[in-house]
Amino acid sequence: MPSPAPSPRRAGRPRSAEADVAIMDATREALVEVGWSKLTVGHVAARAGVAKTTLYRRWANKGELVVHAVAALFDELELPDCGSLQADIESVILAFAGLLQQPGTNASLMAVVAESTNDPALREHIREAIVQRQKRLVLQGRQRAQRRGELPPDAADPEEDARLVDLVFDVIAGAVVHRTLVSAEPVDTEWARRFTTLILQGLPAAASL
Amino acid sequence: MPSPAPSPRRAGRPRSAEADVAIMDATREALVEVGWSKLTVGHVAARAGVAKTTLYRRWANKGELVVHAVAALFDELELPDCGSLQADIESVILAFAGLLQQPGTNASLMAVVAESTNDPALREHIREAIVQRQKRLVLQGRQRAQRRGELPPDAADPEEDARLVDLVFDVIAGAVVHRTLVSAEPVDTEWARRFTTLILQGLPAAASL
DNA sequence: AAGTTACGCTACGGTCCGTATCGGAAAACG
DNA sequence: CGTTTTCCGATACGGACCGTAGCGTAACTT
Repeated sequence: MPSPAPSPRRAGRPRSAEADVAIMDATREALVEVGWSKLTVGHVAARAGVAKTTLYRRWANKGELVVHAVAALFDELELPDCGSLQADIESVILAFAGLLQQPGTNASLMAVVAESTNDPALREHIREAIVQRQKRLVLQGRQRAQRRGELPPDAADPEEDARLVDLVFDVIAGAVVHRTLVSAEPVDTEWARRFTTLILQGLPAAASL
Repeated sequence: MPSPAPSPRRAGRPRSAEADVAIMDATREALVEVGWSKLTVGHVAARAGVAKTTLYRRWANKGELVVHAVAALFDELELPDCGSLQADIESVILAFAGLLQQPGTNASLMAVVAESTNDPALREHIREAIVQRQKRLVLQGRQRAQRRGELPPDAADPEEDARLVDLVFDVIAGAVVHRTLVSAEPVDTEWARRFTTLILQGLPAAASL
């Protein structure tokens, strides 16, 4: 996903692939160092060793640039089979939190989401590039749990089914993000364990832990 | 909470209370109309019928200004006694979601949070003005549920207790925010019911709903 | 070789931020 | 009442940044 490719094969000088990666790297580095609000396109271009105009040929504005740079980070998430649904969930919670706790990621994600609240196109882009892609983790974990008999099989109505998956995704991702970015408290193993218990057995069980 | 008051009682002309409310109102109106990223301090001042310098005497920058304007919105949240813990939670979920779905609120909240990720002072301010204040809702609902026998009494260890309250707060607030702002799906009564079931009885119960 | 496209560079208009400065107005103080 | 202190509106300003335009040059296609 380098940039809005002009066309598979056209005449003339092609876009520099080196410039693509240099810009992405520079964007991520700059996000870590100065954060979104103080990140300037000129600064990124200079750090990438590239003219500002080269950058604007690829992305229309600061927002687009950062979305592309951030989205790729989330594809690293994996869901190893830990043997039980409880362990699987705890593991993905910690992995996700680890990603968010990297200094640049959280700022970028929030900034991009904030930007999207008044930009429908950007919002749709986020949905495709981040949200929709990461639901694979929920589906995968659920499939395993069903094989183990920890969860009932899929409901007859596929829409009903999708609603449940969406709910679980929003609950897990939302709680981790909220704790990390809003409450600004760490996501440690104890929190993950308690949260997972809440999800699987409900509040009373989590209360008497 | 008008502005960083200079001091309880000092000599000289006091700050204009009218200017305070005019600025806050103008800020909220502007947020609804143009969103965070296109909101300018000059515009707000003009709309409030106030000099830009008057505004800068109260708030150091755009971020501070918006935080104060947004924080007040969350104080409207109440927790009516609906007779059961399930009903209480559903009601607060819907109320919170209703707040977030107002056009300006979501953009503002996200923007402010994004800003805070690289500004410790602002982050602390958010913690005090929004996060900490709204935990009263969790405490209140819990107290009622304990009286009804729906939840066990407070744990012996008060820190243990606080961790549970924090968890519940992050889960509820986080899921609602995530669904509204990231997934961009509506929070309707059915979602609230299912989510509440998940919280109270765990995932298997919510799956077979 | 001709044509097309990307590149770096430089320059620019425009917008906004946040500060400084000023005369005047409003309240507290003696 | 006058003095002092502080706030107010107005205006001007330096500085930063955005996003675009124009140019000569480099790279690639046909």
